[in-house]
Amino acid sequence: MKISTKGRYALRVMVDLAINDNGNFISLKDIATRQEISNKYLEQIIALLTKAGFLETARGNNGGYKLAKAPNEYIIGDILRATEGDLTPIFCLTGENICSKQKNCKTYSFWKGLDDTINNYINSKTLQDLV
Amino acid sequence: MKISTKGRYALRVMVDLAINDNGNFISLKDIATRQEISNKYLEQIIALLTKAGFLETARGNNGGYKLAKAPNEYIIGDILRATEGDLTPIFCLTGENICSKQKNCKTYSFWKGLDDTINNYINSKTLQDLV
DNA sequence: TGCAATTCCTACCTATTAAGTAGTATAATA
DNA sequence: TATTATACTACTTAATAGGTAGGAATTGCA
Repeated sequence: MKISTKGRYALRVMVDLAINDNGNFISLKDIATRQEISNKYLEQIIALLTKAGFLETARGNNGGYKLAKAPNEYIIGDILRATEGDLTPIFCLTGENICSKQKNCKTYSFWKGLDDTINNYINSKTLQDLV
Repeated sequence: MKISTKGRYALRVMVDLAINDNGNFISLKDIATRQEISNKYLEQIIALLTKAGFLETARGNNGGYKLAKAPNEYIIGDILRATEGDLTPIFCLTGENICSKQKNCKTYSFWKGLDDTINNYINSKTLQDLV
């Protein structure tokens, strides 16, 4: 039950962009250097953040990335879900793959409670809380 | 960020033993049949529970397993830790592999908070709550 | 206009882990 | 001593994590 590098790095990238924001675009290379993450791997992670609409991007010379919104408008849960994918600790909570035994499953409500607990926490924090 | 089958099955086994407890030993085969888990795989999971001291066992004919304590004495967190291993969502929280950047890591306290939230939940429930 | 700096896109690779099988030794009991 | 069970150790297979690699498209600037 671990958060993968994608979610962890993504959070660090968002914090980095928040802290180093000076209005200009920041190149991936700069972020990668500061955060000690491989350029090529970071590309993939930042692509997820871009696709989620979290970043403004500029291609070409002097291009790069910057936050599309103010830090307090980013919910950490959203950042993690966009990069980690689904965060539920148990497959049967995802809606898909509904288990045939769910009706009389003695453990279901425990897992549901865990999922709720996790979501309450990660949805209660914003990027602003980290910077 | 998923709980593996080991933790999930282990919890189901413990619930099964609690519900079907009649004072006698219950064979692994019976549990496996009821829970629709392969005998051989269940052996490994039950071995973890046994090693953790959660079960009384009897070998040989009419042997099997039963709970060593009353259901309300089993903390779910303990059952999961014994079978899943470490439950912390981030490696740097485990104590080992301490990250060189930890001192000025902006994300550390967020992850620590998540870990605490999860532990508070799973340590607040006992097996009794599920049966 | 052409070069350098940059993002964007897709495919590929490798080590680890999850999940499960298999076989055999050991023990108890009827 | 045959049967029914747990205990132990090694092996197998498929999926996933965590990257690499190469090149196309875009933009600014000398």
